[in-house]
Amino acid sequence: MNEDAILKALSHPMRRQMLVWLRAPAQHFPDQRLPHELGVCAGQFARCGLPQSSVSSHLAVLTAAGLIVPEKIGQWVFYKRDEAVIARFRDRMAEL
Amino acid sequence: MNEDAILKALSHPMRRQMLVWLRAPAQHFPDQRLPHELGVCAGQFARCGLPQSSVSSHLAVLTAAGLIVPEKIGQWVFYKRDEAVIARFRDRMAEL
DNA sequence: TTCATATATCGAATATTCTCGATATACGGT
DNA sequence: ACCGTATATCGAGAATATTCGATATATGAA
Repeated sequence: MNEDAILKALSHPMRRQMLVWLRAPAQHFPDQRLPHELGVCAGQFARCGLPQSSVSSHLAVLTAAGLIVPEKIGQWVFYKRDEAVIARFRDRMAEL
Repeated sequence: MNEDAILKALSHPMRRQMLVWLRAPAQHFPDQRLPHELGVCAGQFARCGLPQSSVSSHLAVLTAAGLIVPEKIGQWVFYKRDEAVIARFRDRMAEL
């Protein structure tokens, strides 16, 4: 668990928004055809209005911090929160 | 409580270090003459090795985020954690 | 293989943050 | 008033982050 990478990832509002959206995929990504149990398809984040390359970059930062986990399925990449990492980070914040 | 300012403030390792030091002033600043109940004198942070202007700048960022509170006493400025703000921030992190 | 779609990476411009010396301001003591 | 100490602010350079168009890579379908 890289505390520094996590806090830097969280220091951008859009990345926090993405994490919050991923808490309730069915609620925030009703357009997604494939089951939300797989995670949220990268393309779904187009809803935030940023160009595709920016979305991909933000997802990469969240992934590098370990906050989300990508899973490649066919031509898509599905992202899920890593609740274990997030929980450990919260515990660490208690020491601040 | 400005979540954005807080996370940006916490995204720098030295500022997190300072916050942790402020949790136990007597333990981390044994050199301070005046009572630790007043808080920690700005000059005490020279122990981190950064030049005075950098220390002052970091303290200003933490203050602007509301994480610490300055109190001017004579020619000195004493800093204390604002535990209420920090607690509210932790609660907010639970929603991430 | 060729085409269309999904995602990642590159590269350059811009913006933000960090650092640190120099200087300014504020206060107390003499 | 002057001097010394404590802290803040300024300003410029360096480092890092963000943005976004263009391009590359990967996959599936025809």
